[in-house]
Amino acid sequence: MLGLLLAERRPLGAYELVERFDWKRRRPAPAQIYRALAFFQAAGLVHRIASRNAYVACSGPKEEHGTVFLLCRDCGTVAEPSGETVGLAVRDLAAASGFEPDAHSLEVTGRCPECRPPPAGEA
Amino acid sequence: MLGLLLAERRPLGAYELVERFDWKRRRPAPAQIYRALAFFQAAGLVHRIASRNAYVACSGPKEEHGTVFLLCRDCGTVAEPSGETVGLAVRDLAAASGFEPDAHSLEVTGRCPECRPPPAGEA
DNA sequence: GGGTATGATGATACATCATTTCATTTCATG
DNA sequence: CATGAAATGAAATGATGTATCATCATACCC
Repeated sequence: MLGLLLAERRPLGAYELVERFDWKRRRPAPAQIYRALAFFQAAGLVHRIASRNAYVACSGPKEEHGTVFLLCRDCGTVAEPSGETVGLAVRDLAAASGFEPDAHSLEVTGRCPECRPPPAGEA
Repeated sequence: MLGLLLAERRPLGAYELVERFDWKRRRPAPAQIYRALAFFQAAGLVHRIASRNAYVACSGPKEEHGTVFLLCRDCGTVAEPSGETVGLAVRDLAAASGFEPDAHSLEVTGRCPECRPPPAGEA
């Protein structure tokens, strides 16, 4: 149900979801939304973007305990790349310091390909 | 001034800082704390732990645009390891997807060496 | 079928985190 | 000393997240 709303390519705040959920003049209370989000997060279908207090649909529901997001500062879209490099880096770090990781979250801010300098002449 | 309070090894919420700052019966308003935090963050002396809405003193104020934290789920302490691996992984990811990064933040949750299973026989 | 325990759902209020706004102070300068 | 820019203090408000409790449905037992 919410999964549909989350097909937005950009993270939505919980209260934005409340507003968009205007079921026939009947809007849900925040708690409903948070319950739904918790459910989807548990199922690995939705992730929270901590730096923005917002939520996105997961692109490919894997059995991973780590997430990586590329957040565009201009258009606000979020991408979820798939490489393993970060997972490996985390394992290395952890091993080096004796830390036992169980989940990780990497948030990279910058500009997405769409928003990089216009296709005019630059080197 | 706040830097002293932040020598806590564990992230503190802004309102925790408000309370600890009980200067001779005179507690600062939240905005004061946030102003100070903003200042220290700009100076790279304090980082925000987004997943906890809390703040820590930076261990080694470098000129970096990336942070890595190891957050212990048991004792709540936070460590800030120094490797470059993560920075490299970010650059790779970014290059692969055409994204132009300007900052990143990695938060790893798990158990710190202190909190791992007691030193009894394991393997 | 009727009663009752259990868990989902809905709604209100509240707790927590952060910022806006505006008054007040400070202090350099004319 | 008057004046205005910038830092500081205080209050209110906004934004985000949770606890609590009522309601309702369903499953189970009698």
